[in-house]
Amino acid sequence: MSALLESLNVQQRAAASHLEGPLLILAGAGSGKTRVITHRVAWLVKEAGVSLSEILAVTFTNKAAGEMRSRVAKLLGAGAEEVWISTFHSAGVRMLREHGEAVGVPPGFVIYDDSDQLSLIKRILKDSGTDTSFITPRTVRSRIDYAKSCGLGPDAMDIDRGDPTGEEVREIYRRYQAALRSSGAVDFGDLLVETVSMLRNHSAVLDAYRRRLRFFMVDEFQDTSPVQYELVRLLAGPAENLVVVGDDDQSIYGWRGADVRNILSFETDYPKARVIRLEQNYRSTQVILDAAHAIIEKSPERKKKRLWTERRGGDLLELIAAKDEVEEARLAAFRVELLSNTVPRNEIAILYRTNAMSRVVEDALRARRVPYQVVRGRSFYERAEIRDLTAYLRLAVNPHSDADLLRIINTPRRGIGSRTVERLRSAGDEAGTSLWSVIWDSHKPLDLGQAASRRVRSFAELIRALHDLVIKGSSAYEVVKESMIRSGLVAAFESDVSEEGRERLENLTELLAVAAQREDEGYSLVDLLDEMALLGDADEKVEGERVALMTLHAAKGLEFDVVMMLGVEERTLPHARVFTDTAAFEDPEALAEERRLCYVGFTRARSKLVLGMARTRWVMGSRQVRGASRFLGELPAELLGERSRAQPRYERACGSLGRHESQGVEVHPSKEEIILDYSFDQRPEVEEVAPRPGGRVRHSLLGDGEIRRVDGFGHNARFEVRFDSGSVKRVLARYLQVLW
DNA sequence: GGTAAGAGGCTTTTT
DNA sequence: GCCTCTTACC
Repeated sequence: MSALLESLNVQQRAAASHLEGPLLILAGAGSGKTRVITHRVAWLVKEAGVSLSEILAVTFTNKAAGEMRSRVAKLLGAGAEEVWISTFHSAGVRMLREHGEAVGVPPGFVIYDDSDQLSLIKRILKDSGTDTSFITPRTVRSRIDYAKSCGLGPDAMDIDRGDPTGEEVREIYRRYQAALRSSGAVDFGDLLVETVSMLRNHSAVLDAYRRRLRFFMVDEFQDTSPVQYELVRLLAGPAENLVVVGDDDQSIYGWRGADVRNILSFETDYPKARVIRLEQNYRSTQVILDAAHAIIEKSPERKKKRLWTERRGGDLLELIAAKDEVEEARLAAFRVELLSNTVPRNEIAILYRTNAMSRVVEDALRARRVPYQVVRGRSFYERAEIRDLTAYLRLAVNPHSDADLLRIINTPRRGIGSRTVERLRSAGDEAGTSLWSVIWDSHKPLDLGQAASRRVRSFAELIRALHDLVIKGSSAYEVVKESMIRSGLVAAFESDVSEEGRERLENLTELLAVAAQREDEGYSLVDLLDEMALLGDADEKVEGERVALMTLHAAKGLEFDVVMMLGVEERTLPHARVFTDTAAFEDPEALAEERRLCYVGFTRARSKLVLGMARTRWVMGSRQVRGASRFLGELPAELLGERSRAQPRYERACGSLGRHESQGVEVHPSKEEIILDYSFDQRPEVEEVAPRPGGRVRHSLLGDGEIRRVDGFGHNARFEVRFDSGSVKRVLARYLQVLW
């Protein structure tokens, strides 16, 4: 057997050495699916004589793509970068940049993100005089996004019968799409829809890709949308060399148009498909898997499977039951501090349902001086000053981008006020052109006063100058630098002596540094802008010895020794959204997705899982009473640590007992439910294991011993231990198990 | 045309 | 509670 496959188990081996035809790999959490994909790439190249550039592997996040790239490189060495590994969206960008003109997408297109979408939709709603009490910009956006995730344009979009706003939304979608085109812009959805339509309607383009690419792999298949599925189906074509890897239990993006049915119907779409199940889990202890299984087995419509592990037993689950979210965060921070004596801090993650929940946790960690990092990749690029600078950069590439032009035409202040802007806009609407055409190309005199005309003219010349830099091929660094200075942004912040002004200036300089770095890596300005647009929330890497804070969604695909999941309450997890307005009815599909989200959270943990909950929680300006999550009630009691089990004396109440106040409404009154008594002792489950001189520890090779001294903390903490054998050694804490 | 204060909406999750 | 957008006033 090839040495490449030796390290794999039987199923993994079968999957990794699959050559041609469709294959569905049902890969449970922690079953080594990335390993399988990377080994298959290596196997195809080394053993099957496939050339590197014939392989396309699509992942969900840039981080996952990066991870895969580096692991493939390890297996294959030089040349590995020829394998095309990217996200669906990045693949779309690349294909559209190459051939998008066939479908009316110019090569210099800019990518509008969700807030650009929103402002565009707001403008359209305003211009069309739509009554926004029923049709809000956000609902329009989500309906457009949803239609696009199904690959549907305005004419084809589904409208529910009896939906009074449907036709209006369709018309807004139409205008929205027209506005994107006249701006030379695409949104995230277009990156997929336009790519598919390009491949479908231009056989020469499709054939070119099919000649070049022959083997396709899709990771996280359970989270692909119909349009994404269609994209790979088109590329794979009749050869059907398509391998998809997924886990229906981890489908958590239904709200974004992902369709679990993709995974359930793959076998129908490809009758010749082989199916391989990976059920051995290499990540978690049995205790954690048992807990996860207790949650997921109640999920409707799943492909039956049960993970198993060789890691028998393991620490029991801990429960932090707090009176409110502040106390929950404090206890969690305290627990993290204790744990970081024995676990490297970057092996601890705190997960929560919504981003808004991070704040209290951050406060608590800061109070204890525990280093942490909130994983929210986009936050830097969401800063106003960065968005402003980005708008200049995008205009330098494509001056027709109205959203960008409107954003900065008066930023920094240059005396072009709303009246002037409105006049320009109506001129643009009349001519059916971009604003840039109005202020630069049009030879008609503008209906503006003398002063306003002068200012607009000078603004147009500024943009033209930046655009010329791009045309004559200036480097990314240069365009960023010139944009910063000539736009007046730097001057505006320099004159602002406040702390905030200084910080904003620093952020701009930071972006300049990024540009310089990327330029060294061979990026053009367009590449840099693409990266900025496509960077995802989960893409940020946690650097150094820091506890990671992120949403459950962002944690998908990651693993940690210790996972603390906070807010395991009704209306937080499952989220209140699951319920209809009155909270009396719940949407079974939404509930099932929350269940899978809970499962994803649990299965991130290798060795220790801590659950947190608060009796009351501050939500959107009011304090709400919360009850323990139903998911908690589904856990077998023996999986909970003794103190967690005994202290919050939780009772299972069936039927009539199950009454719970929450926001003054009854929550799932007919269901089995836990009633928690919160008046218990708050000491954490295993407080006594906090290492201190005199305590006992165990080392896997040296045996048991007594701590004599503790030096440092966190990853580098060392204990001086006198082992029972008589020897005294200084040992890194992370190699020791603290007994008491 | 610019600024400051007030109103109103919002928080599910993200490429 | 916080952020964004609107409005009233300079």
